[in-house]
Amino acid sequence: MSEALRPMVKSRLYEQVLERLRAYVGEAGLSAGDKLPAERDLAASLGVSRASVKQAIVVLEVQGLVEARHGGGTYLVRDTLDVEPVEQLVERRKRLPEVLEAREALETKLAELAAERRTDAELEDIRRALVLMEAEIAEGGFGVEGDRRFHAAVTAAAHSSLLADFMKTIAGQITESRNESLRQPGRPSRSLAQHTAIYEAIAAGDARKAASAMRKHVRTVAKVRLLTWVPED
Amino acid sequence: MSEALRPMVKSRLYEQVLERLRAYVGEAGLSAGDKLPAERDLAASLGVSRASVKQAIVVLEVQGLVEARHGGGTYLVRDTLDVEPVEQLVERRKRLPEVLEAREALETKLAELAAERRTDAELEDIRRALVLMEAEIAEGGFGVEGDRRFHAAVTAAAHSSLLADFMKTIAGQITESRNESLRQPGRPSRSLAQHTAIYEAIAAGDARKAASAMRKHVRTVAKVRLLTWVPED
DNA sequence: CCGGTCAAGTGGCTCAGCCACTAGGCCACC
DNA sequence: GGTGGCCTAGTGGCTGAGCCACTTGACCGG
Repeated sequence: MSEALRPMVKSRLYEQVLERLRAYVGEAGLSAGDKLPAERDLAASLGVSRASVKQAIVVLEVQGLVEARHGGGTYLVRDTLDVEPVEQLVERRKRLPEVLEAREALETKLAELAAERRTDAELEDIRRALVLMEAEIAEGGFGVEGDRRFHAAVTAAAHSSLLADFMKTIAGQITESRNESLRQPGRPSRSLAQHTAIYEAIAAGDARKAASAMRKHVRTVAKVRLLTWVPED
Repeated sequence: MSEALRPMVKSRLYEQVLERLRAYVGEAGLSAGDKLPAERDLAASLGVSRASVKQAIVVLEVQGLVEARHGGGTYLVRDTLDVEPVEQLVERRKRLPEVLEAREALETKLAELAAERRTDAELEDIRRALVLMEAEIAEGGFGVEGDRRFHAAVTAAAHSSLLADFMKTIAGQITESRNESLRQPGRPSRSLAQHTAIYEAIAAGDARKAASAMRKHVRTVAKVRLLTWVPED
């Protein structure tokens, strides 16, 4: 079998940049939230044009591994730039019921505490998250970012660092369920309504109402995700 | 809740281009294998720079929806530019065992027929696929393209349009299993060895040996894949 | 302490252009 | 006849320079 004239395998430049970036994040020990070097610096270091670096970053962006803030730098979303293999994804889905049970327990209590302890500033944060979610949906989005901030704000308003820590350990998996759940047809707007109910209960300082509204919300998400086909509402 | 000063939601230009491209493919009724307009033309039509069009195309490229040939144009891989939702992906995995059974039945027979009927030119095609796969692996890749071409070449060499049609209907799902299977550690090189055995049997015109080598190969793939999949329900 | 201004840093996007590769047509030579 | 060389147009790959928009933080005056 002649080796010399074997078919060529070409590769795009941005793919090589991608490889280098992954390696860099690993070697430099970067983790979620850390800032990547500026595009111009990366281009200079790698000896390629900024356009090629840009293409690589766009890829990472659509894969949800990186977040580019206009004028503010590019930041890591996770601790690595590796895409999750389907095997792990499926594995994680099997653990999802547990995560959602835990989420229900935690967030219900968090909503209750938030209703009792929130300051006006924290209430405003929650409201702003709600408004953002509304804006996202109005523009045809899914309201993912607004959803995320809403729950983060409620967690902050509960003033329980221990519960907050627990939430942090399942945050990644909640993110996944959020992304997928909100893509269900009609989900975003109904989700927005549930969030509004939670907000109003917290604003009114009604702890019981806040807890039950949050429980209903989390259970809805769980139902949708598990494809158990129990119609909502 | 004041509507006017709600938080802004920004969007990247390439995302809008992406949207337009998806819409265009739908409206123009393009299907797999069709050629997209040239980047320059797209940029001019959409009124954006070529760099932005490029970023959108890169996204489609990494999502496997499009194939850009240097100097030769950009072509659709599927009939649509929509990415497959996770729900569908999981659903499809449930059907995978059946697909692999069908694949075993079909490909075993195809290998047998290929050993008996292949012309020298077709044998050469098979060999070239093997060499490509080897090259890909040597360069650190998974040999996905070589694998694909190998099976396509064997199918062609069998001279059975009916079996070929059957293969076509499960081609998409086989592609998925190939991509995932070949990412297992050590899989590419072992897969290459199995392919080589199949090739040699076909070259020698040994139908029984070709069939059994192919059966062994397909079963290996099935095992790898099924190990990671425990049905949830 | 508050608010405003300013400059540096950085991502978003464009423009113009060169290079490399593909595909198809043409033609001379065997 | 067809094989190989050659040319040309079309197209993707990549670069470099540059402008704009946004973020951030420092500084300053009230």
